[in-house]
Amino acid sequence: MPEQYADIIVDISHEKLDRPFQYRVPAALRDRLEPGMCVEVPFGNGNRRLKGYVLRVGTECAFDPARTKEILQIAEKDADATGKLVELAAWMRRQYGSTMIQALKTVLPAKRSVQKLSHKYVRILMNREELRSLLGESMRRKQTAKVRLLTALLEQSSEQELQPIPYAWIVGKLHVSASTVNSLVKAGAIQVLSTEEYRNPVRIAGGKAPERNRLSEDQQTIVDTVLADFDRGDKKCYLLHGITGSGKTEVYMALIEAVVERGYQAIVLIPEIALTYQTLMRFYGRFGDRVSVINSNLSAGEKYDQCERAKRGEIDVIIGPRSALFTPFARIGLIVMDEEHEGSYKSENAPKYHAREVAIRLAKLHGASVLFGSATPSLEAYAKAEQGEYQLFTLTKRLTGGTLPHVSVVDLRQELASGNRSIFSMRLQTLLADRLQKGQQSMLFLNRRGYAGFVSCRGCGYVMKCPHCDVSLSEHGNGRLMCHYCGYSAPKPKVCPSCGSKYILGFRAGTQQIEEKLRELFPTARILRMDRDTTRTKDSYTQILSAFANEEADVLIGTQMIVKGHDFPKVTLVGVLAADLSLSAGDFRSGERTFQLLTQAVGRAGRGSLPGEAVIQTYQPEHYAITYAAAQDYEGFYREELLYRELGGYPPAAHMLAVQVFSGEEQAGMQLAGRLAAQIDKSQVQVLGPAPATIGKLNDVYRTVLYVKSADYAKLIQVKDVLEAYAAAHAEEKEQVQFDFDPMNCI
DNA sequence: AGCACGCCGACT
DNA sequence: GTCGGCGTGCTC
Repeated sequence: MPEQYADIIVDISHEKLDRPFQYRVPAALRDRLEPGMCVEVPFGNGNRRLKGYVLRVGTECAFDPARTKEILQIAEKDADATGKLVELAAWMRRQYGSTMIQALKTVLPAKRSVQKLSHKYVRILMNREELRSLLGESMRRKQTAKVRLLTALLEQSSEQELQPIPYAWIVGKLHVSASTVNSLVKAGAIQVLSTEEYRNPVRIAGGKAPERNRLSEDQQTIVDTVLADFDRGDKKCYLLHGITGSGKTEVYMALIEAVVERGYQAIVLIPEIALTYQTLMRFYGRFGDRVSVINSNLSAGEKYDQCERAKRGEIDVIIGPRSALFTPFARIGLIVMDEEHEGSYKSENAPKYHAREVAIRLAKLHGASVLFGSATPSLEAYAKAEQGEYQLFTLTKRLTGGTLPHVSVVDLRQELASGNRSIFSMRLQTLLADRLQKGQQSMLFLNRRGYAGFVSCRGCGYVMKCPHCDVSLSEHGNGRLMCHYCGYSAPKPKVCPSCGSKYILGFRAGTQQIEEKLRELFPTARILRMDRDTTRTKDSYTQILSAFANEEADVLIGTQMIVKGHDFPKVTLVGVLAADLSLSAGDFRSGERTFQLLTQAVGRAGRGSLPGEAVIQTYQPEHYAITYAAAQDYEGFYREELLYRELGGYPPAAHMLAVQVFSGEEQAGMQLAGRLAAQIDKSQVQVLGPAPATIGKLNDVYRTVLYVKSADYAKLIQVKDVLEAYAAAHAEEKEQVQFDFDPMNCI
């Protein structure tokens, strides 16, 4: 029987040791060791006993086998935050497919060595006299390193205020090693300590009284129910389905406050884009400096600070995107996930986890409750609520008492037939003119997501679709149309198969063009545009939004960015210029995304006292995503969409696993994908492909994809395990295999 | 991070 | 010689 070896990470906290070490697996532990397990190993010359985590178990040994040591025993994972996070990482590795290192790197806070050292400071304990005598002695003994350090210390202490000296400065600039510093510590001259002060990413506009709106009866019922469960020790998952403006945030805050009062911590997840200054200030107003934020604008050092503060128990509430789940809290009581349906909760890098599932897992580890909230819940979440896995709450009234806007759907085919070739329908033009005349604001929303490649008929709006997959085909340079699910390919038709028109084109329109056309139509209107071009600089995003909020413009034109978060009470008209664009994105979630975007866009109108109105322009006015969005009927949409998912075997009716192969060579990648497909037991699951991914080549890396479907998630995990092992043994150096369970967009 | 090793000047 | 400070490099 061959010897077994395990890759073990001993101390993640130190950069020098942040790499695997190989140990022999003793006979007693043979085949019992799993990645993520905690073990005790002898380390270093003195063979000190250290705790380490198993990354991988195998039979080969890259290190000199004669010099490997043996694992001592399996150890208990620490019950602290780090121990739980490692356990979470092990679960994520298995659930989503990745190496243990990748999983640990996602879960454990990045320890930036430079930043870390700057937290350690040296304080002088002796007065100048004592220091000088010590310096004299060192000079006599020609202890040059000590002389350098003591001279610097004397200089420091001569200054007015006694500033602590950064440890990094001593080691770096002064060329004094740790052993020298330690000897001075032993002599009682100095003390090494870490700062208590941390960078706070947002300054609190001090002394504001905590704002606390009275909860409505509906809100209070939800809070009471959740708290009653919590106090009974019944930690559950809840889904709060509340229409736009129904006061979900108030519910979150009341619950967080109650949980914090009971001595627990809370995590609030928000989609990155929705983290507005307004939302933040509401949390600061309520929780003061016991709340902290993580977002992508924070430097590595600031992120590290937040983790340290969390570990020390200095904060109770953290707000941030999906990675905020990994805040090292010791006692999590509640995890809130706002805008639960948002795609940004799914990670793009291995392990490609969904924060919704990880939140539930983490809550289990801590014994915490989970609250999902959305105006348009994902099908996954709503289905779970229907099955009773989550408890469902609904909020159907707007807090302001305002009503939902009146929505009209405009058929762009008819507009074209009646001679209107403009981007704006007659109805939208009339309403825009009316709002401009009344001095009210309007928003124009261009749904651009996934427009690339989708091919439709200008005459009738017919979209070219795959005969096998019911997803739209996309155009390739060679004049062929292709399905990225199954690999079906056909030449681009000369005439529309539906109406015979010759105008078959990819749809293209940018926000810039819309702005130009609007200026032609309404030369006096004050127009703001928000898209990737106008939001290049760091705070141009906020600038544009606040300019619009201050009524410095009449119309705001934008992409998805403008439909999230912000409240503009003076907006009474919302126009969606081409609702179809996201419908034809070419994957099974396009209907859902369209419904969500339209519902949110429409919900922007009439949030103040004035009633709102919305216009949806489309080539497919009869499409259920559009009709249900216009009717603001979530339930109706859910029922119909679920039917399609059941028919196609898509989540949540079934589960699917995308196996992505990355390779430097097109042929090699396709061949590996083929061999992977051959490994799968097709009596257990359904296999589609392999086919080139939507983006078939990126940075000179070819991407091939394989879809595996099954109603049973566990079967997909089995497939993943088989393929993972196969890839580890057979894939070439430059080839990479990644797994994506229940993918958000099929790339 | 901790620890040993080896270099080098100082001193019984 | 040998003692002790000090930098360097390794840890499976």
